[in-house]
Amino acid sequence: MTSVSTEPRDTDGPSPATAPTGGSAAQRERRRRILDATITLAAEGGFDAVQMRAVAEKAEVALGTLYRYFPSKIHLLVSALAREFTKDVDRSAIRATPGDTAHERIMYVLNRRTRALQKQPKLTEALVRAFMFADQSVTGEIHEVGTSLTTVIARAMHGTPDHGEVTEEEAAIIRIISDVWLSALISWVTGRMDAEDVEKSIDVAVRLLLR
Amino acid sequence: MTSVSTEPRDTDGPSPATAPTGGSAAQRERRRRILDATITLAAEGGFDAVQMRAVAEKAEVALGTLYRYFPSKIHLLVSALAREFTKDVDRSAIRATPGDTAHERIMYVLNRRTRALQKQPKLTEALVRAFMFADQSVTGEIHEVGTSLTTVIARAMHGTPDHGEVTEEEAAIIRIISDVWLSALISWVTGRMDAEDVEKSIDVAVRLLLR
DNA sequence: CCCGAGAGTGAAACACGTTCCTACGTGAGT
DNA sequence: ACTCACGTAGGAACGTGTTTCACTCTCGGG
Repeated sequence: MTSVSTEPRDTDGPSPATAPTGGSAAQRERRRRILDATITLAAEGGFDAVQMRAVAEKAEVALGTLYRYFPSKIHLLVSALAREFTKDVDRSAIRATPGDTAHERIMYVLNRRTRALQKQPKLTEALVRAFMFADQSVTGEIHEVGTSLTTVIARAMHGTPDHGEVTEEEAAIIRIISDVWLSALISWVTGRMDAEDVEKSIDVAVRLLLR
Repeated sequence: MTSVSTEPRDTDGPSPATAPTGGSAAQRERRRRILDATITLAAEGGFDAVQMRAVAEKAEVALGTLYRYFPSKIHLLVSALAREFTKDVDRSAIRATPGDTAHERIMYVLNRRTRALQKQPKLTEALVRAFMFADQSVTGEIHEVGTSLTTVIARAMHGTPDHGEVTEEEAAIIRIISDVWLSALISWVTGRMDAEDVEKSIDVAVRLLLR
């Protein structure tokens, strides 16, 4: 794979991919079909199975069109990840997180999410790989994912759906927890940790950080 | 890029790559030339510049030979990373780490290493990318890198070149620090953090963990 | 000295991400 | 209804990681 070019193509206007909500109805529909196809293929066969020709075919768009919407495979996968992740966050906003302490609540949300990911190992492998391989040109999508995760953890920390102010220190703690979670996920995806290890390593991190 | 096959090829015996020290003198020499070429190309042009044909040519071996030594580009780069990393660890064993507190000593070694990496951004990009993209078949090389890093941090924590026993909790803390460092490096490599952010985020993590 | 096996060579072929080009269709403005 | 711009279809072509294959070289045992 070659790295994604750092600058966007300037041969035409902003690509539809940069604005998930813009464009005509037909364009939003195409975008949805493409992301659906991506998720399906990734869930079946992981990163390698998400082949651009296969995605295009399954989504019933031309290869050129796929590239107009998403400038690279990495963009495509990270966008898919962002969409799924954001969905989850929206769902989690509905009700307060169970648990009596910040520790319990954080573990609850992270474990729930971890288990959801582990139920679809191939999909997770594809998404984590893409996330890891992303370069500067994917900053936007990555930031979206990061923000989602931060929001979820902040909510869990405070135990309320609408997290108010987050202190400097809390933000730092959340970042570290995110880092540990990501590292653990990588280790799991690459077969260097099992599911139990992932939960345990996050538990230890949260315990050490929240004391 | 396609993922590395999960199982090793069983058409012949163990490849020379698995045993950096084994083989004939000529084989060790070839291996060295290959890794040198890899480092040179990576330092000049990053991940994309490490092209298997180019490595083979610069190392003066045939492409098939290169693949006999390293079954994929990822193995090649991670092996190169492991070699460089191990070198550093050996150097750091020579003398005690300066600093009055564990915090200071840990920051000293990590910052020193961080700055060394930042002096060769292309090389670091190539190595970190490979590390992130590695799958199960590279477990051995990755473990080598992880062990090196753990050793260095453990030494710094205790302030002595020969770190004695490491408690359960210390090991957990070291793992978390490694995770944060890796995350920060990824963010730096992908342009989402600058050099200062990297040091700061590690500093915060060490402070929160060692209190 | 000769042999056979394993290692190395060199080149072709294949797979998949990415780019590019040409023709087609469709919808907004006239 | 006409037309022009633009997005899309369809597919060829290119680059690079990876595989394969037929050949050659080297070297240790007879």
